[in-house]
Parts: sequence; structure tokens; C-alpha cells
Amino acid sequence: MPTDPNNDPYYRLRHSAAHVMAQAVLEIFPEGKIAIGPPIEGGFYYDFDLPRPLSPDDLEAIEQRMRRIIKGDHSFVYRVVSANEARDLFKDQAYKLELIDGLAQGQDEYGERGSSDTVISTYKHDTFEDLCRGPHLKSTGQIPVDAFKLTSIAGAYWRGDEHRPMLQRIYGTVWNSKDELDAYLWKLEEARKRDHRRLGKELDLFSVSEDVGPGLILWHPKGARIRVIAEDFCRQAHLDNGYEWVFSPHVGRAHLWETSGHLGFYSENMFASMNVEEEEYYVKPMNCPFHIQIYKSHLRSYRDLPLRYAENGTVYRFERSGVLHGLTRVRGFTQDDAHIFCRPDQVEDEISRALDFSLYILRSFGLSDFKAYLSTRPEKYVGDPAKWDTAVEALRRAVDQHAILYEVDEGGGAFYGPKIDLKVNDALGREWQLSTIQFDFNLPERFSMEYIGEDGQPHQPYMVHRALLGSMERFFGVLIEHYAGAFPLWLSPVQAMIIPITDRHIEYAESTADRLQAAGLRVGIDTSKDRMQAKIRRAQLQKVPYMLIIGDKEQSADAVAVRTRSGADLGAIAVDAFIERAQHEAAART
RNA sequence: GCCCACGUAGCUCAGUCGGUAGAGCACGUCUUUGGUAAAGACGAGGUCAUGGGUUCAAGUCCCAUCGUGGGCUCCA
Repeated sequence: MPTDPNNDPYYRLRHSAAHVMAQAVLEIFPEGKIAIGPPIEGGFYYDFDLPRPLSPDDLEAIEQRMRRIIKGDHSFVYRVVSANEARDLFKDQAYKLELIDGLAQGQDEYGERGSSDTVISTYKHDTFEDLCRGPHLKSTGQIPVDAFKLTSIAGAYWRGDEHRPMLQRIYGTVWNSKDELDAYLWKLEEARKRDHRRLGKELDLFSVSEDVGPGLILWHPKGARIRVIAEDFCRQAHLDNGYEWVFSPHVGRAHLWETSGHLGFYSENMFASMNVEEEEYYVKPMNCPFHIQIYKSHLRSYRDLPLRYAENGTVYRFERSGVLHGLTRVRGFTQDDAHIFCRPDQVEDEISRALDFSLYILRSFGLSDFKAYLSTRPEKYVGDPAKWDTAVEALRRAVDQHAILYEVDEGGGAFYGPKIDLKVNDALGREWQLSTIQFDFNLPERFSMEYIGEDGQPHQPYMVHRALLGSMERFFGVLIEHYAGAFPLWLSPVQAMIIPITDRHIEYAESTADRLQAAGLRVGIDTSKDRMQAKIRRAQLQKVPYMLIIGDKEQSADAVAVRTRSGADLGAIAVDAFIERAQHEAAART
């Protein structure tokens, strides 16, 4: 996402670095074509059409030339040109010519309708002149020569359109000082260390098997343990908050998906059908039609509403191969899905409750930094506009009441209804979409859903889809990265590892483990032949919250020597006292 | 799906100019029975992703397929 010159303090620096990089690339490839090169969060990029693919070695050569250009301290010179002058100046640059035509028609460089301001300008430094609005630094010498780095090469479609040529994009980063650059690179390294794919392997939480298929997750015992704890907690919370739990099958007949409309407009995201006894069946990409069938199994009265059906529904979606990513973008996943069916007079209360509940659940998992996105009616939509307005108002009032920061995405709703998405920032400040609360004016119509009102007449209920964690897979990925694998006690797959110092302590270790287990704690015993230090190291690397060391002293005192994963040595604590402490901590979910 | 890179032991990786496969960790056996982040010795472990091709000879070069990664596009 290109940044805005008005609120990005690095805009001039990064944009100038992009120009310098473009000059360096053109020096190496004089026949190369340049596209666009904006500053972005953390750095900049420039897109090129070059005669051959770039390799990482090229980046070094480009960096060298950039350093030379920076040291040359060439001024950035601004000038305004007419469209025809610009066309002449960039006559060999096809992409620039397309931009100039767009600018002449009041479009910005991304082909979007920009301001009516049709001034065409360029910035020139040294031998390189680029079509550009600026602003820039005064001269190339203001770029700190030791605070930039070209980071990667990627493919990118011209103007983001997959039907247009694939260009080569070079990403770089630049900062005001080497210290800033180092801090940025350190942060990247930290993010890499807590990458859920890496931790998933190191902590033995999950895997993906080539034989099973891409985007299909195998939950290992420790990962599954965390999921079971999370699911149990959420299921109980749903039951406590007015939801009814339901179960539905994984496949349904073609007719169901024709009625829902999925076969019409979602089929490219569905797994292929299977033929059973001359009938086509599809693996479900969504749970909604099933919950609707439960609703329709009776004639409903206005007195029955609201109905709130919740299910951890496993769905399969055929995602394009290039988009798959660890746990966060997969082909099979389990949604903590629920559908609320209600009367018009209940809409506002239901939305407010759903948002409230969502915040409660997410906070329970230690996530507290939220932002909401309210998406309103798009140009193409189904349903009654008056109902849309009611729905949008209900959503807006709910976010207002809960005092959450929110942005409005005008016209950003799905064709079937407006929605609120809740995004959370994790411990590294990265944003993840989790909860969604969406109205649906499409399915009640398609499935002819109704309830009998007070007036004895049939009415169409409001329908709301909502998922709080989103999918168990993605949420697990976010949790792993948020906690860097060091889960709070209540979620830790192994809460305490008992470490006998010698083999003669194993018997006492086992009886202690039994006591902890009977008290509801999840414990392991390291009976390997390693030395105590090695056992501690292993438990530490597995991020086990408590290490309980047992030797002669502890055995004779009915105690354990407690070490935390943060490295603190709490000394000997009586077994019963430790149990109480751990139970208390787990119950607090901190 | 598209561009680029990558795929060698369970894991992390090395492998030069094409000449019969290497390390550390993990694993097994033995010695050691220890006090807060790795004791020592020995051993086993590989159809170099898969399938073709070039070559006297392929982990290495070429092609295809599958998978992974960084992006792009997509995520009604």
C-alpha cells in the first residue's frame, strides 16, 4: 500500500530512494522500461519491465550503483510539463505514456479517479528524470548511504491487473540512520522467529503433509490440545450467552447449493462434486444453508425469535495455489460459525450482543487491541434498501456504544449485506482480521425463510452470520505469533514439566505428576538419561511455563523446585502450594 | 492462476569444474547419576521431491510435474 505524503515522515526519503534505484537499474539495463515506484510502509518499491529476470546478485550491483548516485549528491529538480512535452520526454517508456494519458484525463497513477488537478510534473536528478508529483528530498546526498537495503524481488502485474504484463518489482527499505535500519531488520528477524510455521514445527503443534494436500492442516497432539481447550471454552461461552449448539454434515446435495446460489457465483471456490447414487454432492464451503434447514424444519413464530445457532463447522474452499499460507490461508478450516435469525425490532440488540460477545471472547485470549471496519451498501446489491439502512444503523450504533475505533468503508459491503469486521493487532503490532458480523438479505429470500408474526402473516426474518475467531486454523496461527509460542498457562499444552535430577527420583516424580494431574494440571515427566541442565534446556525451548525440579531435598520435603520459562528460580515450593498457585493462574486465563 | 527462488538424513544446512553422499542437532547402545539453558564414546540413518532427457558418468546440466517460500492477483 503506497503511503500518503501528508502523514508519512519517510515519504520524501523513500520516494527519492526509489528514483535513485530506478536510475541504477536503467544504468544496468538501458533498454529497460520503468513503471511506478512509490514509498510504502517500511520502504519503497519500483516496478520494471526488463529483458531478463533479476537475481539476488543483481540487487548487490544495483545497491552499489545507488551508493555512487547518493554520494554524487545530485539535486532533485522539479518542473511542470505539458502532456505533449511529457509524451515526448517518455516516448520510449510505454508505461509512462499510459500514465500520462491517464493523468491528462484526471486519473492518478493507479488508474483511479484522482483530483481534477491535471498538472503533469517531473523530478530529475543526475541523468534520471521521472514522471512524478513529488515531493522529494533536496538532493540524493540526503539519503543516508548506510541506511538502505534492497530486500527482495517479486513479480507484480502492471496496474495490479492479472491480464496485463507481469513486471519485476524490487523492494527496498530505507531509514534516516543505520540504527533505524538495524532496528527495522531486527524487527523483521523477530517476526521471522515467531512465524507460526516455524514455531509450529519447533513446538510440534501442526504440520502439512504433501501426501494429504496443500492447505490441509494436520493438528498434532500439542496443537490439538490447545484447540480443544479453546473450543471447550468457546462452546461453553456460547451456551452461556444464548446460543444453541448444532451440528451439520460436511456434504450436501447440488440442489441445496443451487438454492443458496453458491453453485452460481461461488463454484470456482468449491471442491469438485462427487456423484453418489446418481446425485451430485458438494463438500460445503459454508455452513449457512445447513443452519437455514434447521430453521426451516419447523414453522416459526415471532415468539421463537431470536434463534442463534452455533457450530464449529469445517468447510473446504478451493483457494488458488499461490495464496495458501501456513495456517492463515488454507483450503480446509473450521469456522466458529453462528447464524442469528431475528425480527426487525431485535436487530439492534442482537448486533450489540454479538459485538459484545466477540470482544469478550477475543479478550479472553489476550487480544485487546481492536479496530473495527464497517462496510456499507455497494452499488450492486440485493434486498430492500430500507432494510440495509436499518442494518447499517444497527452496526454503526453497536461500534459507537462499544467505543471501538472504527473506519467506514463506504460501499465496501458484500452484495448481500453490510458487515462489521473486527481486526486485532498482535504483540508485534500486525493486523489480523478475525471476527466478522454480517447481515444477509440474500439467503432468507432464496430459501423463502419466514416466521408468522403477531399479525398472523408470514414475515422474512433478518439473518446475521457471525464468526468470532474466524477460523480455528487462522486464529491458532495468530495466537502462536502473538505469544511467540509461549502460551499463557490456561492454553499451554504442557503446563509443567517435572525434571527428576537422577533416576532414583523418578518414582517421586511420578507420584507428584499423578497429584498434579488429579488436580487438573497438564504435566509431563522428563525421564530421559540427560543431565538436569539438558532437561531444563529442552523444557525451556518447548516454552513449558513451569519446570519442576526434583532431587533429594524436594523429595524429603514433599516439594518441587520451581523454575519458570522466563528463567526465574522460585525455589522449593510445597506440592500442594504449587497446585493451588497453578490452578489460580490457569483460572485467571492470564 | 502469474513472476522469481528453493526442494539433499526426522530437523537445520554444506556439497567446488558433472566423477559412487557430508556436518550439527535429534535417534539407538554403552559409560557417566548429575542442582537451574546442551556430559562423553560409539552406532544406525539418504532411490539427493517425482518423472523424463543430455552424458562414459547427474545431487550437480536441460524439460515437465508436485510441493514450499517471497510477492502479484484473488478472498462474493
